[in-house]
Amino acid sequence: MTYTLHRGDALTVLKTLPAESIHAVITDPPYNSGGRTSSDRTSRTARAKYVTSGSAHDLANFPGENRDQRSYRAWLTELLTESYRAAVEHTVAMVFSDWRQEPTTSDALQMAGWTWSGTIPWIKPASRPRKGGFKQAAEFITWGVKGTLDHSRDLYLPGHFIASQPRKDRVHITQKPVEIMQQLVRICPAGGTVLDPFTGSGSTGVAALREGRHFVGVELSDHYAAVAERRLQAELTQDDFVLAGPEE
Amino acid sequence: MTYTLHRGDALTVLKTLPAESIHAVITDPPYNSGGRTSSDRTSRTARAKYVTSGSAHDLANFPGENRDQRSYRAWLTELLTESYRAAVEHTVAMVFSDWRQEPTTSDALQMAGWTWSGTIPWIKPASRPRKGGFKQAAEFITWGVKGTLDHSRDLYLPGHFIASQPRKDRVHITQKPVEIMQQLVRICPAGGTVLDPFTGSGSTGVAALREGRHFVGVELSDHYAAVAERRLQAELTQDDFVLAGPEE
DNA sequence: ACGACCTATGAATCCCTGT
DNA sequence: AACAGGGATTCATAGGTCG
Repeated sequence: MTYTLHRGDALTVLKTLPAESIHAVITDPPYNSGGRTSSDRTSRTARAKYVTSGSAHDLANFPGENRDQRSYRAWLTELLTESYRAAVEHTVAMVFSDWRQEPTTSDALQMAGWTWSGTIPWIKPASRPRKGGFKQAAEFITWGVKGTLDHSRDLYLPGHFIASQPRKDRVHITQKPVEIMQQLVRICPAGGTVLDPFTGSGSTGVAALREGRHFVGVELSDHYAAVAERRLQAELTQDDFVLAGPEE
Repeated sequence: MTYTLHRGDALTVLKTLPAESIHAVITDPPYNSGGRTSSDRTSRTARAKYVTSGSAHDLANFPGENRDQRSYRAWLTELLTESYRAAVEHTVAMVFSDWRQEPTTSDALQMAGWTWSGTIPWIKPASRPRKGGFKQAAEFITWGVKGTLDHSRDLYLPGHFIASQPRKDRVHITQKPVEIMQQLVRICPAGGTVLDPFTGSGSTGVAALREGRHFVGVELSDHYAAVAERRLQAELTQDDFVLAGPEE
């Protein structure tokens, strides 16, 4: 398996990808949520919003969290349009969002040409309680297809996930559990290429390599690009080790 | 506990409800103005089903179907507006939808004046697998508040539900598990009144009575109004029985 | 190996204060 | 008055420690 990690702006890099080169898009854009008013959204960094005050993480901040609702949708639409262009027929795109951004996400997905085919909840059991109401315990994976699903594949994937965010060895604020990502990348045909325009710490890529898919990623931040590079490289090395050994 | 069951059109009846008479709204509207069965829903063209109101597809090639989606939103907005009028401050409204209608539902909720506060997934584990993709295993409960949540209540409710649809004794196509409804009605202060403008077979009412809340329901169909009446009446009788007996 | 116990934390939310 | 920023609050769960 191989991977390519581009350092730069997602939209700029996507425009350079050749058509028909991608077989699945799996990504987690900056949500741009975190407040009812635009000032709520713009006044804080992602890190301040998403990390408990007073906790002692050593996680770097990440950019891209200062758009208002309309420009967020326009921006996401353009990203998904470029991804669509680079994708082959039957490609599935999966986009993470929180409850606030789910309607915007499904709008953008459809505006970019994808056929919206479902929304998958990811339940996080260890979430904060909320006094006087229902707690917020889920994120959502909005997915769609370029054209139609490939019904010839003998593939049956789950309709929901239940998993906690990684806690130890966590390197990114919004890092996804690799066990979930491994389920998701199976939507890509074996040997195909998975695209993640917001690579972050690279969990999508790690999952893709583990499941025998190639990976193309884009990451803006130097810090996280280096982290992802390290994780992806380690994955390849470990693969070799596993292949060489008799057990596991 | 008491209940009132109106037989008639939801919007017409809602307009007659006095202001400040409702302390929670919990309902499951018909997902399309037309049919309730999945065959009714799937008989529409694929393209039309996947279009979100407010998206760019409003301009696309199916004006008739789009108008249908748009008028659904307008109709739901009016219902939620009348419910809002009848509700006291701090009232919570909860509306069931499937993944296709969730964006429209949250639009309508907000257009009616409610502050959208979250979307709760209800996972149905026993759902049919889908060849070549992810199965559709969830419905969504979109909820909002009139004003702000009452933070003085010592109440912490779950952020997701996992339950299969009732199988035996099922009297309605989209009947909800009473154990879920019992959790939901707890958002209503004890002794308050729960409103369900689409009573169906009356599960919301049954749950309300069991949890010590009053119930006001509306149902258009004679058949289901009779079913609901029977179930609600049985609930009160059983309550009496329970109260009279020494054990549970 | 395993259970009982303990501690830290969460893509949060609300409210108060200072500008 | 509106907005930016900081601090307190809440409990189920994960993960470690200690017998």
